[in-house]
Amino acid sequence: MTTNRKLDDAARAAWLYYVAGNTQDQIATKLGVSRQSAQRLVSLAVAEGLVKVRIDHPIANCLDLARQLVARFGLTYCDVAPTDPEATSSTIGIAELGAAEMERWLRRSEPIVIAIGTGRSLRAAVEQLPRIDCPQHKVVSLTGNISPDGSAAFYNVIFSMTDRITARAFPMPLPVIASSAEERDMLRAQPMIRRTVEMASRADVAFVGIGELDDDAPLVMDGFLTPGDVARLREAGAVGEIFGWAFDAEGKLAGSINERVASSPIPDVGRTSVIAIAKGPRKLPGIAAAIRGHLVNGLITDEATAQALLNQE
Amino acid sequence: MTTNRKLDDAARAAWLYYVAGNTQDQIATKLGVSRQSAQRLVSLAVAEGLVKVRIDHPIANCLDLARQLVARFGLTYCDVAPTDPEATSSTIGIAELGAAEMERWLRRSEPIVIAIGTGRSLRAAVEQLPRIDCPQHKVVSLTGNISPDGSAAFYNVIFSMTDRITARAFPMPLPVIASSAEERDMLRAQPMIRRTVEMASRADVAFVGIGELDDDAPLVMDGFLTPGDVARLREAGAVGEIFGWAFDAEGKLAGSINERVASSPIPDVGRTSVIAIAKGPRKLPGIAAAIRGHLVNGLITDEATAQALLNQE
DNA sequence: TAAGCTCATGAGCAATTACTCATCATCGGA
DNA sequence: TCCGATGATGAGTAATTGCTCATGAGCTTA
Repeated sequence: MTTNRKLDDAARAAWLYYVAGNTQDQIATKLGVSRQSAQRLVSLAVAEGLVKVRIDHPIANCLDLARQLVARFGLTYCDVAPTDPEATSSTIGIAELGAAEMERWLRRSEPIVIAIGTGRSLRAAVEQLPRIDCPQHKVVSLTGNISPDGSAAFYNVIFSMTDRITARAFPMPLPVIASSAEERDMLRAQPMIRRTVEMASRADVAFVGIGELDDDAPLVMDGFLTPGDVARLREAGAVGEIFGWAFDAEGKLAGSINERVASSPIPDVGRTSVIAIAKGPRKLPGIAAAIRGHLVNGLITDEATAQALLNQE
Repeated sequence: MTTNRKLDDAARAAWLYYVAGNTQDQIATKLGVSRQSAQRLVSLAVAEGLVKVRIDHPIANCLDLARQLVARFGLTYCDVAPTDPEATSSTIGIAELGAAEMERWLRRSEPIVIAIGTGRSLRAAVEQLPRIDCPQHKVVSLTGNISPDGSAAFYNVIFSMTDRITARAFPMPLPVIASSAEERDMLRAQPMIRRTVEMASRADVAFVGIGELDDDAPLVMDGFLTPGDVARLREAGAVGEIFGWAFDAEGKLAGSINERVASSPIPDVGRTSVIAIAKGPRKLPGIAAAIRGHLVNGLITDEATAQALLNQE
């Protein structure tokens, strides 16, 4: 509980600093601590993600790019974050927008089913979520959460999500990619898995990441594929993957690995809002293919990526 | 249009600053302006209200309510604890805050006089106090500590306080309410009592509880009043009491019982910080009256009560 | 065209914030 | 009990930010 007490003070200090506009000296006086401690409390609050800053202004260029993407690729939803050309984080900007969009869905009073894929951007977005009490909703994982070594896969985000929101959660106790097509079929046949897959197919909204197929692709990092597997996928024309499903430049599933993918199928954009969260030049081919092939009908990306998508062909 | 363009830049600068974490120097470089201009853009964005900061912690709402109460009722101090809807204790939260505020006063190096009233919340707050060595201060009781049966009144807290802190203590060897106005006057005339009352009137800070006037009011429980007395007080318009002094909805002393109250007068808020510690729906009318009538100028309560106070009228 | 006005700009400086380091207390395990 | 690890603290200092002021460009008006 000592941590709780500390976070309390941190939140208080952050409130006094950011909301009430006190200097850290004033905060120190009010809280009866030294100036340095006040500073530490404020930065603790920031580090813990207690402080959420939102810029309430649709930057014209971003809005414009989003509009163009919607028109050009028949999207139903698109949001574009400003690009910081030298930002070190690969998720900055899109994480905040992703969290905002998730929050809009979660705030709905009528019960909905939210499906969640995998990926670093998605994880970053979920970590930006505030606490929301929404027991009416269900959150269902689109993909397994078991690493080849038996541990929980790092980029599986459903547990991070249920840390913050009080919805019913349906994880998938599976690997992302099984060792063979037969094993995949056997796993899928389990009644509990079947029900989860079924529920995912009827989700109202799905948030997914898009993975590149480099040698340091997330699926390789997590140990599901070897660099050789990825090379064969590329030879088969694959340019990206969405929770394991590899697809080619037209957005058609490609490569024999797909026979071993144990994830739910990608929900149908006719029934579900499938929203991709991804940015960056390395993911560009995958993003382009996914929106061109209508694997997804929503996109959250950044200015540079949006511009690149529009410059293509 | 020029304003629009400017706001756009301001939003972008603010985004780079608050979300992406750039320094204003970096922003200046990226936007191709001078550092000073970058600073101006950021502060313009703030001034225009483009920047919304949210503290994602229960404490945030509390601080906000506290600020509203201060503004609405002209308080000099207010603190609001989070409400735990299923807490069984009637003092949880406010006890900790009360103790924290007491501690802030006690930690001062210059000698002060601290006056203490009565009540369960106050007792709970004192029990949260750490041991503090502060022989420079004086603690003076605002009210008697003798029950009608001659024992020490349970809710008198000055001894609990001096168990923990090494300050000079000035209790009041009196009942809270005398059996007649004459007896009250006689008791008050004793030189020692006179000095104590005099000291209390010059206290720097006073911590008081607010009692409700139900049939199980603390004054009834302690045997000072009969349920009939309380009913008559209510008929006279009284809605609450502070160490014996009953007052009506405007915060004016009300009811003939006040002629028999042997406690010190409630210190003047012009000279003393009079801080009430109270929460709960049953005490709500009393709290509202006390702050509206400026019997107190400080309040420690919980979220639910704070909200209810603000919702009134 | 010149005077007067507004407003943007950058220099310089003061205030504020962030970081580093040395010290000290606390705590769990040998 | 001692020891090392961990974490909290305050001093000192570097980095960053906010403010003021003088300058000058651009624009309006006499």
